[in-house]
Amino acid sequence: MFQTLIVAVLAMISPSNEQELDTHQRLIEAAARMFVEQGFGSAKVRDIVARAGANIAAVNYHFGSKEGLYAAVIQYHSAQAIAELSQHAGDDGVRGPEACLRDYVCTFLQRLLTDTPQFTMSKLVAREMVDPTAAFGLIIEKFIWPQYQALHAIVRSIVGAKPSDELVRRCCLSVVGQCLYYQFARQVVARLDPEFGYGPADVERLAEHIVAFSLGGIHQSARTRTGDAQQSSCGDVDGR
Amino acid sequence: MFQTLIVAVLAMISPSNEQELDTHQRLIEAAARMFVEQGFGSAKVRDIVARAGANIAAVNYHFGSKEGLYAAVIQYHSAQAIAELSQHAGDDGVRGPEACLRDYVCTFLQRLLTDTPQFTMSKLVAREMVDPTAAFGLIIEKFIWPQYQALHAIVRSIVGAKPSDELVRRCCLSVVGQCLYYQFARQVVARLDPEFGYGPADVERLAEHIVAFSLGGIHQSARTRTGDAQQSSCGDVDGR
Amino acid sequence: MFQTLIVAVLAMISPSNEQELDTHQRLIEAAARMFVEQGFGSAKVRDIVARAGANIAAVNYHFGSKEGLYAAVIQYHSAQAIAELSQHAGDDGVRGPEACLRDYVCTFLQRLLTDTPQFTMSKLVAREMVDPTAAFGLIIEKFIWPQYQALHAIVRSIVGAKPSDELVRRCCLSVVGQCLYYQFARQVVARLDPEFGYGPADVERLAEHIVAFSLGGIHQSARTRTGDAQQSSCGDVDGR
Amino acid sequence: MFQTLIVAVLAMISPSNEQELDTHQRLIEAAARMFVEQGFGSAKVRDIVARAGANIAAVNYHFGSKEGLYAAVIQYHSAQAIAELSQHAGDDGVRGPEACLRDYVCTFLQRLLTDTPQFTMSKLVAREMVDPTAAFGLIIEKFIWPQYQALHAIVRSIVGAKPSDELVRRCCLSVVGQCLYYQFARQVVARLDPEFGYGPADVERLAEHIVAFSLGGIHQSARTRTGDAQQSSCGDVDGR
DNA sequence: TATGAATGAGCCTTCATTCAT
DNA sequence: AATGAATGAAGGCTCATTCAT
Repeated sequence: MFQTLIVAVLAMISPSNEQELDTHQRLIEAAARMFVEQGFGSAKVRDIVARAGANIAAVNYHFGSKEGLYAAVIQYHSAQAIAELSQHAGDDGVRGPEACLRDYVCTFLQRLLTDTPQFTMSKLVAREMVDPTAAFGLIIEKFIWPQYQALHAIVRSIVGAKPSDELVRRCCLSVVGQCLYYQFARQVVARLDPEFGYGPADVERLAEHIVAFSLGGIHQSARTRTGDAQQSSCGDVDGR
Repeated sequence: MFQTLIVAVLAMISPSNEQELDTHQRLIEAAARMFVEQGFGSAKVRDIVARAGANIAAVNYHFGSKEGLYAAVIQYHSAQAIAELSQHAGDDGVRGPEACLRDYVCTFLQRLLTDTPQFTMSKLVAREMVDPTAAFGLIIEKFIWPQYQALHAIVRSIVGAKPSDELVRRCCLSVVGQCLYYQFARQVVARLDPEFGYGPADVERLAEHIVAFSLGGIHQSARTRTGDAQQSSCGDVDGR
Repeated sequence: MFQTLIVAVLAMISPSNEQELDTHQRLIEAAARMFVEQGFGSAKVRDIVARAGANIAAVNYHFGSKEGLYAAVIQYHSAQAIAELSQHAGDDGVRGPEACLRDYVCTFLQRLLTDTPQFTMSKLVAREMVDPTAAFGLIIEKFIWPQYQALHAIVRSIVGAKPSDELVRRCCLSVVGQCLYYQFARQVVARLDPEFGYGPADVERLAEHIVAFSLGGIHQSARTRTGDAQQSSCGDVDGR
Repeated sequence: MFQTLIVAVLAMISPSNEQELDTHQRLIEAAARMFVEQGFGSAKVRDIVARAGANIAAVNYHFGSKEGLYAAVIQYHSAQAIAELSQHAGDDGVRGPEACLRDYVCTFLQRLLTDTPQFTMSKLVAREMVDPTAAFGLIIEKFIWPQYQALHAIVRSIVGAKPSDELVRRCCLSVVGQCLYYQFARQVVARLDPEFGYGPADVERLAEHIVAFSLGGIHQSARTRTGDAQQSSCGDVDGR
């Protein structure tokens, strides 16, 4: 009890001093790193507890099972990431929606590509996408959906009054698709575009590109939507 | 490697002996399904050989190890996918570059989202991205790079003469990012956009959107590039 | 041991402090139920303390170890059962020895088959028989031997003066064997004789049977004993 | 395959040479010993495989799990015991039913108290009685019921025409109760009757006693049954 | 005195791989 | 060439016990 309090206080004073965190928290952080690096299946409890300086039985004691630990990691980092985002969620009002989009993309990319709770979450989400676990529903509700909603509002403003929902959805996914690709396909980007080094300057220029590209894309999509379906030009593929 | 070749040659020479020789091929196909469904780590060789109707020792006998089998799967399906793509590599010439982009995106998305060798490969690539193996370099060289090059040429044509390489690269990745998101994040899309059902009609309309969005984006990016860096508006993040 | 005594004395001195002191007793009772239901090995101290509303460390604190708790349970319930028996130890005197036997069997069976301290003990004894612990000697001395002695006296009276010890011992064990079978082999009885439901009426009729059967058996044995060994008819087994 | 055959033949030639049995059989026999000695829960698969000279994974390979091995042990020894019994099941006809009872008890006791498959089974059954597993139903059907039926027929003959079923059942259970007590309560017998040493001569005299006692008991019970319920003399216990 | 977090030995099981045939 | 029984390292989890407070 008392010790816990002291530890908590120390954690506030010197949050870099991980040594002083309690076992519960140390396990979550060590596990987060391991799950990000190796995935749920490949991460070994023995390695996690070693990294956390805890006993092999600590995982079951604190979280019931390896899966329970995973869920705790998801919940903790999800909450952290959302809390962090909400600080910068202050949007429109005076600024126009395009400035909001610029802000959204810049923040999103910076968080996504540097070592923050959101970075951790995105890595875990990437793993969930190819190997979904029971925690996937939780992730979408608590982590993905709020972010998507914010973007949706911005895009809706840009497109203008009474947009068909589908158009907005398509544009939102086009925006996030561009961003996430740089996170998800880091290794591929490194080969296809060796000059992109994921440094702060790189990320800044990337954000500029995605904003410009997306604004152009959104406006073009809205225009196309107005003029309605030109000609379907995909139907002839594969011989049908 | 070498043995595989021998087997393939023998298969051509004596097709009557198919039953035995097919074990090799049956293993590759069964393994491809299992690796796509469960990933390399979670797929069990017992399940693979059961699905292939082969003996438990067949994997090590034919491929040396589970990893050898995985490499064989990558190589086989990569070759299949490339062969299939080259059939539709119909490029410019008479058509304008924008029509080529339309064709590229349509074909890419259709292959990506339906059960073809490329679909198999994309699933495996998605797994490689979060859990790279020794086969990843091979995949990029043989599977990803050729497709990227084709797109690069198209985008280069659209942007116009002497484009800075970076602009083209950025635009290419923006295009593929949009496409791959629908493959990679199927489960998320299903929740964020429940009306999108991955049916042929859905895919066709999606392709239309991505083409329009991307053309708008490319042109806007090119324009922005010309007028050059307006103001950097991301640098103040984290400091306000 | 010593500490237990102190606690008991304190309980008498300051009954207001019962809540805390009762932990000791609550543990014994919870443990008795668990040991009866699941056996020493399968019963978990976590479950026992949970059932007793005590702390996980309480077992080791009060009894030194799980085994210490088990010994305490044996001792406590053994004393309880013996105390209870001595109330009905009403023996011969005016009544004849056959009436005493009837009384003994009736009481024995009723205690054995209903939820009394003796019932608890018998269940534990059954477990000790297949998995003896260090407490087994104690059980025989304190719990089994007194009861056996009482029966021995009765049977000795029935058989008559100067019986060979062996005859009496044989008959005693024949009597208790019949009784204990219904306790020990409850599950088997339930299948071989589904009409026997272990209700009060069933037990009463069972007692009648065992008394009649045993009296017939004792008299016959005594007669046979007098006429001495007829012919040995078992020796040829395995060789025919 | 071939080796298995050779081993099987060798097993017939020199059944004492356990070394030559195949792993499957060696595991069953080693497991039987361990389960008899320590019970299902306390027996460790590591010890079993060590005793069988097999690998730790052999249990799961051959029997799926520890429980599967247990079931195999039950089935094997149950079949062995029944097969052995059926050789001596040749009963009545010329001999009277009382001679049959004598034969039954002699055989039963000898098998029960010496190291035969039935001995093994009885030990396991004793454990099942205090700690039933899923195999208990199997045991009753395959092992206990056949033996009970044989005794039932004999007792029915002794009691005479049209006996109430209950009387026969009661007498049967009185007979087996006497016998099983010596097996089940070995340790108690050793203390209450130290002169009984479980040697062949002891067993022979015990059989004589149980036969005489039981015949006297059965006849007395039948007589009592005819004269019907004398007076219920148990109802006054415990104050009702 | 009493707590509950922490410990570590040990258990059953899984699984890719090997070996004798 | 192909089989399948056998291997052994390693993994997650259980549980009685201990220790600092």
